[in-house]
Amino acid sequence: MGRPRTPLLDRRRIGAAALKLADEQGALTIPALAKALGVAPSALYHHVSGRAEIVSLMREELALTTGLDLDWSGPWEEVLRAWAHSYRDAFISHPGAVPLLATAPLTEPFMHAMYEQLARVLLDAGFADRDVMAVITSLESFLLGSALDLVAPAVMVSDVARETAPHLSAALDAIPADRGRAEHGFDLGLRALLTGFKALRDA
Amino acid sequence: MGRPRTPLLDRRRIGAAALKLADEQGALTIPALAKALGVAPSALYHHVSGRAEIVSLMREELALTTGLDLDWSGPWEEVLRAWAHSYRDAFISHPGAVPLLATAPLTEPFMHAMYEQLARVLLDAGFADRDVMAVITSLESFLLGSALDLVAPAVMVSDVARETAPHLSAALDAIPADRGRAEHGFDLGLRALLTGFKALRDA
DNA sequence: CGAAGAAACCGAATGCCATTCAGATTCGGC
DNA sequence: GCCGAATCTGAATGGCATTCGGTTTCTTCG
Repeated sequence: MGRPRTPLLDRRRIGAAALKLADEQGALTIPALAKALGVAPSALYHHVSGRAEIVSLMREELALTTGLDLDWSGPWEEVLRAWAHSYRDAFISHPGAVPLLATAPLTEPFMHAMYEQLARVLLDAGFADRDVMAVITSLESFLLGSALDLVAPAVMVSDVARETAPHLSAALDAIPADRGRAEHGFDLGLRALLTGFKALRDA
Repeated sequence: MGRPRTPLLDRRRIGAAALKLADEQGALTIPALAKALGVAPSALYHHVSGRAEIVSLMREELALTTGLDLDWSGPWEEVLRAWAHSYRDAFISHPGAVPLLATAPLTEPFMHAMYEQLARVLLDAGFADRDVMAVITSLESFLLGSALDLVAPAVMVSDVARETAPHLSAALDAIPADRGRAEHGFDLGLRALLTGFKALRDA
């Protein structure tokens, strides 16, 4: 015991381990995280102020390890579409962590660079100043909600009383049972949003 | 002690008290809920299986006490708009409970009647069978995400370095500081979605 | 070179929370 | 009128986040 010759922890390793743990276990506890890092729970508090800050580190880690390769040039629809997909891919890569990440949203400073790029693209594309944040916010809301939907148990045909809900049953019968459902909903919603944004700008 | 002459608890009262508590305190604990109900914590377990079921009861209570007066006739855009607003109003009425309600989504059976109405309206409006669930799901994702955005701390102009984020600063300057921001984003996003759905149907 | 203080860890302790269980009392059916 | 089921209390149990004192090692500065 005592101070180790070489440090066992730093904020980056804590964030990465927390993300991995939440992803695999679907939950994040300090004892489990400490164990995964080969360390006593109390050691973590020399690097972070508490659990909330660990979640923030997870979000940072997620931002650092995904979507670094976005191309911010090109037509605004393509930029927004690419951003949305990379955003969503990041959540898909860590489904167990989604409930944790989604509930205390993305106001960390390191998100500002991303918002700046989006704002620039939209302003260049001719959107009114007062609409830019609304476009970004509503798109982000859709992304956040889609991420939650991703990890939610789907409405199952078998759960629905066919005679009391004939239209719902028909709609459910018409889509693939398990996989592409969320995918289709996401693509369709994203396309609809972008189409609507365009109409808004031209009005 | 012993069995009371008249029952102190039932599932309805538990759900209502839990919703009120989470709303006021921003958190839900069994001891606090029991205290609000004038009862020992262990008494709750004779009516519900655990904390998760209490959250489910909260959702049910929310569904029962709001949005009963929806008019499912009329043009599909109006129906969807009215549904979206009532859905969102319900969340606005209970901001403290949003994180709790949003993370374990809405697959309870009592939601089926609502989905059935939506499915009927969309099918009648000429949407393809295979698109109906996608429309409902993506709209609901947007609603869920907007609810979370509602209770999230907003990006503040003051937090943004103006020289490194000029476009973002301009966009933030162009909207009201605190209040109508989420409102504007919601209205704009909803309009965009509906416009996009219409374009999709006609294609 | 040496000492003081800061940094990094461990182990024990605290207080809160969700959940369970045995015990007491009352209700409802037969 | 009796017996089982229902309803509540109070006392556990085990887990979690967090704090604190103690120990060792690193670093800085005289």
